[in-house]
Amino acid sequence: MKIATFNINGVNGRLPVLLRWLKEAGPDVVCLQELKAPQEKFPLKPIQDAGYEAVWHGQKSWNGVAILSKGLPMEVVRSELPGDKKDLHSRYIEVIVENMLIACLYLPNGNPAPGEKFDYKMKWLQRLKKHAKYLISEEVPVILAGDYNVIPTELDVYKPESWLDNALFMPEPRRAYQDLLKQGWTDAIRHLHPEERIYTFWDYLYKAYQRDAGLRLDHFLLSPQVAGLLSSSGVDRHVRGWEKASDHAPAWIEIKDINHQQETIV
DNA sequence: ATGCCGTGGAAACCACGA
Repeated sequence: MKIATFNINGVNGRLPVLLRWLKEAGPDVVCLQELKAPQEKFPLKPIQDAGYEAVWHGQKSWNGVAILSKGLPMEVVRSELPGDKKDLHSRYIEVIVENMLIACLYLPNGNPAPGEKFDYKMKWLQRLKKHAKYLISEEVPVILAGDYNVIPTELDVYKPESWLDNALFMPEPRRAYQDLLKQGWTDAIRHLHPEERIYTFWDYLYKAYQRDAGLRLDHFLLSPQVAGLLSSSGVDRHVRGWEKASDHAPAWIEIKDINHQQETIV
């Protein structure tokens, strides 16, 4: 089973890229962030024509998250992160699919820091930590996938020294991300590629993609009940080079069939 | 370090992103 996350940066403006990539990569489940579309303007029909069902939580102009599945039934558990009823940003949706809980999240960017936006990011991270702790206590297979807007370590950024005062790389959000891992989550891509420089984002500015001036911002955190089933992971970085590309590339993991795990011996 | 790129929406510019 192949599960992907892709910050699409405008699901309508980016529809040709999305459909091209879905056809090429054929993921079973896709978490999308930054739809930048209100609930009623999600392009359901072309996505269905491509063979996918979808659930989503839209928002006018900003944010917005969706989960697509290729034939697998999905049940929405919640479409907002618990902990702050006044938070109206559409940044979280969670489904049950194939006896797994899959969350699609779009963490606040937090710049400029310090400031209100940074405070919002840190509060969101605290809420995520609390909810993640609850999920892990359930001892079931959970995948938290999405755009975390956190560069975990120096290995995840082309030039660490120039990002020290940026909200993506400051000590507080990085510490919060480490706190999450300490709860028992596995950073799937880093786990399988402990030494490798892997990026999922390249800025539109300064020919960042051509220079490979990238960041790793899109992550899969796996609960112990699914971490053992992880078989491979990657980033479809060539998609970043397509015409009208998002500034993020799709990232993906493959997990062994949860219902036949005893048969998969490597 | 950011004038720079790109999206969506309102208005022919602005907010926002990372």
